[in-house]
Formats: sequence, C-alpha cells, structure tokens
Amino acid sequence: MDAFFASVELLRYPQLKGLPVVIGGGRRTVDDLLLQSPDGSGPREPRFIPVADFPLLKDYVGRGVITTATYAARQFGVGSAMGMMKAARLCPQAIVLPVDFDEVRRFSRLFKSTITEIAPVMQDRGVDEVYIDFTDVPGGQREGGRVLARLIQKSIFDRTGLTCSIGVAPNRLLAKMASEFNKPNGISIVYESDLQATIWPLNVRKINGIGPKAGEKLAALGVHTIGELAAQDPQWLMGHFGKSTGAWMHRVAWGRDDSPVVTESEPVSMSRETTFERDLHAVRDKAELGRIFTDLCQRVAQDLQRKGYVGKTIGIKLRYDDFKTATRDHTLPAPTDDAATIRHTAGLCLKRVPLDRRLRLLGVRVGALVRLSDHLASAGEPPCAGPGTARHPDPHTVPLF
DNA sequence: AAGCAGAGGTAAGGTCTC
DNA sequence: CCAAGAGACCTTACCTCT
Repeated sequence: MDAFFASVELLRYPQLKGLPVVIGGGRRTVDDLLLQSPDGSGPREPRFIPVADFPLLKDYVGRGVITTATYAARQFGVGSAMGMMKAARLCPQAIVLPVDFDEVRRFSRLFKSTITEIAPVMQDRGVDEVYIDFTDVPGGQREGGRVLARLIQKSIFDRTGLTCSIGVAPNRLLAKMASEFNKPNGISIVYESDLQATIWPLNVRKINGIGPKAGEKLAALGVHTIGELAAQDPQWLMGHFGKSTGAWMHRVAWGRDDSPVVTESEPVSMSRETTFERDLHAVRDKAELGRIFTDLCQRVAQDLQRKGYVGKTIGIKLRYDDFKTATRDHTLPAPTDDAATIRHTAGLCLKRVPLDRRLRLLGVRVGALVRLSDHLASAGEPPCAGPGTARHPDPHTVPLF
C-alpha cells in the first residue's frame, strides 16, 4: 500500500491532500494536534498547524519516530524511522498526525479481503503488504500478470480509496523488488530474463533481507551491486557470512527463490515495550518503573488471553541511555497467560541484568507460544471451562508469589 | 567406565522487516 | 543531538540426554 498510514488519514482529512503530512510521534491523540474552533466549542472546522508552530514541540512529538510520510513530505528528505525532531527541522511546515491503529487495521482488513476474494492464496506481510500467488488464479498469467494486477489495484481503490503498488515476478524475491519499481500506484512485471539488465545493476541493499549491517559488510568487501554479489564464489560468501546466509546470498543474487506463499501461520511470541518520556533510574525512579513494568505484564497477558495463547518463555528487554540493549529470559515448566505469573518471572529476569545506567526502554515478552485450546487438550483438561470456574482469579486475592 | 556425536532445549545477542 | 514498537529468525554458546 502506498504511504499507507498517511493515506488512511488523507481519506478522513482530504483537505490535507498534496501537503507534507507525517504520521508518527509521541503519545498524543489527534485532538492534541488539531486546533479546535476558536471559541473552543468543538472540532467544527479542524485546523491543522504545521509542526514548527507548536509551542513545546518536544512535548508533542516526544521521542517518537516517523511511521509514514506522504510523498510531498518525502520531498524534504524526511522518511520512515527518522526521529520526529529531526523531521520537524527538515520540514517545519509538515502536518504531524498520530497513528490511528484501529483505523489502519480496519483498512488493512478491507484491502486484504478484497484481494482474497480475487486471489485466495495470500500471505500476510504486516499491515500494509502481502504476497499473492497468481499461479492458479484464472487469467493470472495474462500479460505476465498485469491484467490481474490491474484488477486487484482497481478493486482495492474502489473499495477503499487507497492506492497500492504491485510487482509481478516468477517468485516472491523478485516480486518484492519489482513492487518498488513503480511507486506509487504502479505495476511492474519482472521476468526471469530481466535478471541481468534489471536486477543486477541494483545495490545489494535492494534485496529483502540484506539490511544495513550486511550491506555495509558487503561494501567493505567491495561488493556493491547484486551482479557483483552473483559473481562471488559461494564458498567465499559462506566464509564471510556463515554457511546458511552465504549460500542464501548467492541464491538470491541469481534471482532464485522457491519459498512458498504461506497463507497461515502461528505467532511465536507476543511482547509489549515502551520508551519512557525521560530516562529513568533503577533506584531513584523505582516506583515509576515498577508501575510501568506491571502494566506491560498486564498488557501482554491481556493480549495472550484475547488471542487465546499461552507461553512458557518469559523475557524482558531493556535499553540503556547509551542505546545498548540487554535481554534476559526464563522458561517456565508450563505455559501461562497469567499477569501475576508473568510479572513474577519477569521480575526474576530483571534481577539478572545490570542496573547501573539509566534506562530509556523496558519491554516484556512471552514466547514459546501454544494455543490455549491445544495446551488444555494436551494437559488433559476439558477444552472449555464451565461458568464459575474462572481461570483468572481476581489478582487482588492472589499473592504475588 | 570413559568418551564422543548428534539432537534438542535454553539463553543472550543481533539483524531485519513493516 | 537524534534514534518506536512488534515480531520473526539467525548465530553462538552451553547444557543435558541418548
């Protein structure tokens, strides 16, 4: 989807069309960012103010980063993952709006169901991206897939008012690269025979899976383009990047990828983390940290219960003021979704980590997930507890171990 | 009894993606 | 001086069991 989060907001506020709009920032709601009607009687005609015009700008954008920027905003050099303060400097006239996750999810479901009605074999790749297998869709091969891609684009636009970019290729690897070629609202077809002319001149960073680290390492080894990568001896790559990554790099440089489009998958872990408004000291801010810690545990527990999962590996993550991170985890004998159990186990993990520096982030994770129904079945319990046999007693009546 | 290989689990850190 | 949140997966090390 093109500039997905921003495009969703433009549907609601069409008066922002063409303006530099940036989504992201701190914990503000849209009401904080909208100038209300002058008499204060309500949001009659919302007026948007450029980010630079906010007094106490830092309080508004906090320590947040950009999630999405409209194409008008990208002209100013702002883009995803950039710190909000830096973005405000680069583009003072930008309109900054917070993410409306509920609305984003609604449109995510909408565009995905539009696709599966046409082409049922679809793999989720986050809120705004999917892989689609055209192989068995009637007409999926016409004009190399262009006809079907156009149909999908039009159907999504008719249903949502949103545009997307589609790449069609013999496999997922090349399709992903192709989807970047004609943004926004474009279609690109890549054939196997295009490898040399179209793919090999590109930088290795265009390969999905080669990030900043591998890109830098390859550059230091004198490998910049995908063609140069393809020319390397697989053994040499394996020597530098390990057996599996090295072999993979050679394969993808030759455009080879036989990974299937996976339509269903189970979650492996669930987590909650938060960056504090200011760095906190483990001793001096103990009470505040404790509240945040407990809240994170309760939210993970709630997520697990809502989705019907239990997990036995409880972990914590923290980030120090120097941005270094540490993780600790502990595996319980039996999986859980209970907030008090998670809180207690995570507390033990916290004791194993150095707390001499100030902290900027704290996170709680539950991994090794199994579906609650499967766990109950294998534990020999009835799959559905009857009324009155709550699995989660009132936490106030339960000691924290 | 000692030694070793392979499988599988746990833990810590890191990379990458959207 | 600035750097989110959520999740998947990889590597390495170490341990236990067979």
